[in-house]
Amino acid sequence: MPELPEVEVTCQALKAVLEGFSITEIQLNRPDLRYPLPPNLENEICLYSIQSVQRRAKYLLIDFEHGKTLIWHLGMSGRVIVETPEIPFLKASPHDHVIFRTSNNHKITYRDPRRFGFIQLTPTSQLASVNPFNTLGPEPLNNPELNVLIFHNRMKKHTKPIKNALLDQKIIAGIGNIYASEALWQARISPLRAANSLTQPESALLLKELQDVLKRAIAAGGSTLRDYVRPNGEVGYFQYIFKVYDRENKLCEHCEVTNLSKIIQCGRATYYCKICQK
DNA sequence: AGATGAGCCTGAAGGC
DNA sequence: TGCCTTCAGGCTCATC
Repeated sequence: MPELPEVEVTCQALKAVLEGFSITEIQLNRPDLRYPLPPNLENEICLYSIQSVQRRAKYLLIDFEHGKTLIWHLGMSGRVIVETPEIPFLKASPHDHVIFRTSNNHKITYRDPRRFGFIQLTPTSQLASVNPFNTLGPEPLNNPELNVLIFHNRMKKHTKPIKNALLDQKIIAGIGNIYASEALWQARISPLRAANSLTQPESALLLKELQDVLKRAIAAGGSTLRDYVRPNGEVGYFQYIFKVYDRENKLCEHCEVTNLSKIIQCGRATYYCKICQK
């Protein structure tokens, strides 16, 4: 799925067409995604002005004027497609589960073949206290409350491998399987080391490379593997500059002598260079 | 505290 | 061509 960069790209596109406008109509093509859709969703949110569209970790948050927030997670295969009235381009699919129409005549389609995504509604005032927002770690980007010392101290509390710690949304939010491998390779740190073995300079480097890879991925429109496309229907381009992800047995571009390895950590594929990642 | 496996689903890719 | 198996960007739960 969509990791942080893909959700961020989706968020920016939704922001442009939703903020200051409202949803006028919702077409629900099934009663549930991963969880049941909120009851009376149309009555709950239609015609109320949308104050903001934000991203927290891998969640989209849509705040309405009457104090409700729509929580939207894209799961593994979810994608959001925004169509302008002038240029409809989307060919309908049986996996188009929810379709929103907006007061500025846009059509927003939620397509999710695997249906691991979900949509929930909560009072905005309670958002910070509901699962998972009450336990989420800090945002890695544009977050004045995150610095090297805080990141280092959070990693220091865990004996599990660094790769698993990066995927743990309670330690740091938004990192998924692709960008965890990419950032560790950039920082030349082994995914197998215990999180609490990082020195402070290593933590500083890892945080810098995490932020770098996330920013570059956002700028590239995210990564398109199987399902994700940008809301305008274009694919993202970051997959063309993966340095380690899905590159088993390809040459490491750091040392230029070793082929990259693939191992399984906690049931997830990790790609890394055995030689230059220490 | 951490690891592992199962489960939620479908579709793509690879092997035969 | 077609059938079968494996694997996939996330997250949660139970169990060890």
